[in-house]
Amino acid sequence: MATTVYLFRNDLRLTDLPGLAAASRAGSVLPLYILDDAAAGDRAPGGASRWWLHHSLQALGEEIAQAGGQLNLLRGDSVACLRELLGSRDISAVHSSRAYSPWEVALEAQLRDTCDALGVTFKRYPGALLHEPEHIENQSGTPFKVFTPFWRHCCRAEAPAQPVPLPSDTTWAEPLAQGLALQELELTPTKPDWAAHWPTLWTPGSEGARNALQRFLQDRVQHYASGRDHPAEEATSRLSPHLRFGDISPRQVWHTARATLQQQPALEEQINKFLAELGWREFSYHLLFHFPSIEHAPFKSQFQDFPWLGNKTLLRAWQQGQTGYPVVDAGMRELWHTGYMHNRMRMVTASFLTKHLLTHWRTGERWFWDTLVDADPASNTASWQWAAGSGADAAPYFRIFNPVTQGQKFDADGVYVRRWVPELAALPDRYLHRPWEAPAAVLEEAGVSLGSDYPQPIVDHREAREAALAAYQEIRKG
DNA sequence: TTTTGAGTTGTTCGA
DNA sequence: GTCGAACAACTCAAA
Repeated sequence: MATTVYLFRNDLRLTDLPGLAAASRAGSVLPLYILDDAAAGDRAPGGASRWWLHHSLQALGEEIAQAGGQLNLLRGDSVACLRELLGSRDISAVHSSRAYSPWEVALEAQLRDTCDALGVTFKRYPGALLHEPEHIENQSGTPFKVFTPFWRHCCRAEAPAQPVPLPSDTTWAEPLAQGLALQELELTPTKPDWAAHWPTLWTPGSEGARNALQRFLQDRVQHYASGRDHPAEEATSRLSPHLRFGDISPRQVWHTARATLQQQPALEEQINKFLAELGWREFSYHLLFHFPSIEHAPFKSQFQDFPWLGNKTLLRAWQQGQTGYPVVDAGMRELWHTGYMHNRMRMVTASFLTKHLLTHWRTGERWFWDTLVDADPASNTASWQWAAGSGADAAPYFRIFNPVTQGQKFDADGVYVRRWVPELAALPDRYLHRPWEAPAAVLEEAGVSLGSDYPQPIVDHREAREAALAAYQEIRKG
């Protein structure tokens, strides 16, 4: 019987994998995941993502075990691992889902060459997108650079393929003798185990993903369009880490959401808004695929010469949630404690780092890369550039978020700030987002001593804003 | 080819 | 407190 290797990448699930279904139809399947940090370079998953990856692999392994097979794990150079495997077993083909970031594209070419040289078929199937990047282009035949026409075009294009199930009669190949135990990938933290409480927050894996989607579509979606902007509300899907590792595919999400819309037409505005967020993920991947340099270089080239400052003390205050601006600190602490930050807060904290602290967006991008469970090579890059003003379809640079106004608008009753900055919990709403303006008596009543219990603002908003606008003037002259 | 309309998410100022 | 205009000018996408 012919054996096909199914090489898992960012698709840690069993349904909606056309390459796996095809492998199953062709004979027995050898499911394989290779952790290859060297090939990924500085895009190897960060600490928080590794935690997710561990648990997602665990869930995938259990699913495969339930179906009678065993997930094989290897660690090291993908090409060497694959070459050894193809040399030691009778393998007719290698199947995989496509991946789109620069290092994954490069590695895929090497894997294909390796297979070709050994006379083994390498077959790649559509990956974690609704539409392949080559299929979406404007009338000039070039990639879109503005979101709205991009997404309009996607919505008019042929609908994404229906998810395919794994055939129930799948047979699994004999496991590899050299396969590793999950623990041997060393993906989870030990000393200290900062993620000890994360299983209460997250359920990685495809079952967790399906449950999150159901929970969202049954309840949260009803006030998604406005609720999604309020970090204290539970109005978002929290699907991002599941999508990052492919616990669920965007096609599954898209079709499930469309089915809900068919049953409940009144939800049109909410569901379309939700699908547009999938669209932003899609847009980020299209940008990264067509303009791979945006990983490191500004999309708008004039930002090459932007006079970033890069003050280490200010950066540390931002990372630790000690800037003296309550919403900023709440966001950064949520990130540190949960591996996640609400989208509105991501915008506020990214704006603060790049504009108030004049720190390079790459510095913030690296921090998010290490601390987010959903750190995604496309979304993280494109969104940081968007916030910094250097990205595609970015906010105009002069739009500088006022952290006080943002707090008053999106956390008016202070539930979010009080949750993450408990030392300010007793302050009245009126001063919660600007404690430095509270009268001494109010601070004393709330038990807050500014400068010891909670920092004074590390920069003055008005001064920082003017400095940012002045810095922007410098690159406009050139 | 030229023209035209439009572009995720905001802030500040002055009436 | 609320409202509208200005911010600064640019590039994209489509007609």
